Amino acid sequence: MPAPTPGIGLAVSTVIFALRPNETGEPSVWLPLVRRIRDPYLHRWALPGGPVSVDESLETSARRNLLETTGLQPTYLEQLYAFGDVDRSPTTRLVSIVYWALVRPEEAERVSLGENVRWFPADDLPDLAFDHNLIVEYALWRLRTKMEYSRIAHAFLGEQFTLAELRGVHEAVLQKPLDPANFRRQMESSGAVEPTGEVVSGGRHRPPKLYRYAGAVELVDAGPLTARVVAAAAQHPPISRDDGPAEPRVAESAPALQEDHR
Amino acid sequence: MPAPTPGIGLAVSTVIFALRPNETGEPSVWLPLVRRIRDPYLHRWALPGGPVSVDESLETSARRNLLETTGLQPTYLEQLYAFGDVDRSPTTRLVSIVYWALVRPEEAERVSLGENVRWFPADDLPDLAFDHNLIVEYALWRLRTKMEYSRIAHAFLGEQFTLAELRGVHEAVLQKPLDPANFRRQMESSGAVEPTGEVVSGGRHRPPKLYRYAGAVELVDAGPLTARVVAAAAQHPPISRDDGPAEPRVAESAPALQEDHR
DNA sequence: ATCACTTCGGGTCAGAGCGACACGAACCGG
DNA sequence: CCGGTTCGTGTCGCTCTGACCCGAAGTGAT
Repeated sequence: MPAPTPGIGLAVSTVIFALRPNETGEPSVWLPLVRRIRDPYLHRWALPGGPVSVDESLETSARRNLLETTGLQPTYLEQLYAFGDVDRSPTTRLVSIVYWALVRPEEAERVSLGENVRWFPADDLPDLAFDHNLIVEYALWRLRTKMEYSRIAHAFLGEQFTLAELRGVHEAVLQKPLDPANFRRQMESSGAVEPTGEVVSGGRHRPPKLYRYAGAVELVDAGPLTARVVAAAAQHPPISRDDGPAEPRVAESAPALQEDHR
Repeated sequence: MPAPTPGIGLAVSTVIFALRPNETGEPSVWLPLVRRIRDPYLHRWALPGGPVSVDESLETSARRNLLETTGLQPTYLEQLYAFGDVDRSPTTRLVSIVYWALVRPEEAERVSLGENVRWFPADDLPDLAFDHNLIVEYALWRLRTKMEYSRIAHAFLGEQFTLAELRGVHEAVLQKPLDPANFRRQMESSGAVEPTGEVVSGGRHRPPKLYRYAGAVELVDAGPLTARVVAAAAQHPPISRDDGPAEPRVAESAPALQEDHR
């Protein structure tokens, strides 16, 4: 339709969420930021991102950039919003397509930390570059809203999980305690999860059953775009790196993992 | 962050919805399309849109372009999604920020119809340019989804309206009949509407009360972006053109308007 | 072995919300 | 004054949900 627009930079940024224990040991929402090494906003913390190249789609660009800057491969990735106010960058005109992503705790700990990449608690951020504070705020709102009507919580967990772990994710994101009995009832009646038959022993209490997500139920109802999302997810399976130790999951090794979660 | 990206066109398009009577006289969802006068997709029907200039925000660009191509000033305008697949345009690489809009029936009828602008029923479209069929499908899904949990219906109506008119909007969008009594109960208990005190006489039945939207309740909960949306709406008040005849609204003249709606 | 302690998992109960439906109220036209 | 229409109020039953209870099933200490 238009000739290539001159003078407007097109970038993709991503808000990445993961659950990590805060100072009191309880899990809460964190996100990685990168320090800017260029003007504008030199040395300020900012969302990971970069320009879109001509031969990659927006989502592909987000994935590639995420891998390059933080080493992360998210289990969930969705477009958030396009930010394009004229004055959002003090120098050049900049339009950013922003995505938001969820990663698992194991994956999160692999982030190559350094002077220029660091985790921050989502609700206590410094002054970020551009309008990134607003963007994070909006992404957090979307995360919390979506947590209540869809099934994104599992993107924070592994293949199998106990209902207590799943409830822990909800509690961490929504920042309020949930009744275990009622939570169980809802999950079971929704048909979203199914028991695997295995249990986790080792805790000093009755061993809980392990569950998995029932594939029949859609992860998220994104409407007509769902087909594209699902197809894209198939191309990028939820983490299956061949480096690093496999995560021991069942029986005696489970308690250690629970420590990570709570 | 990035230098201006070369080789990628940046455009804004808008899916505009209005309620118009279909062949059986009942109101249904329509949208205006424009015929392309350039390659690619020469002569195909497409969403109104155009390039973003460096000195206007995305939303401003959408509003300006809408006015230029169709003459419409929507009462509701919200960003839908950014489409940026590599192959969505056969010639140049094209990223489109798509908005969706709602306009009132009176406003809709002002669209300067011609060989190159025409209304189409939303669920019976021809083959459109680019991926615009998918885009419209997604916009329709958003419209229907959002109708159920927010208050966008009023964007299809004037300042005052009867509950039957409001229910008519919901029925047209959701394509299913709603129980008048239950619909009334919901609207009243939600506190979203309040009676103006006036009634509409002239119908051969009990005269219905007129309502307006209670300003206290947010139009839509868009989260942290709401403030920006509200501010933008204040700059673009919901239609107050000084040309054209004022719409007679109350008492004896109301029945004629009802004809438009049902 | 038994007990204290923990979480798991199944159950009850009351209140809110909603769909379905009934019926008087109010107006018009004949 | 009567039939026809929609408006507006009320009722009933079902479902969902939040709050709470308690036995079940483990571990660790005595």
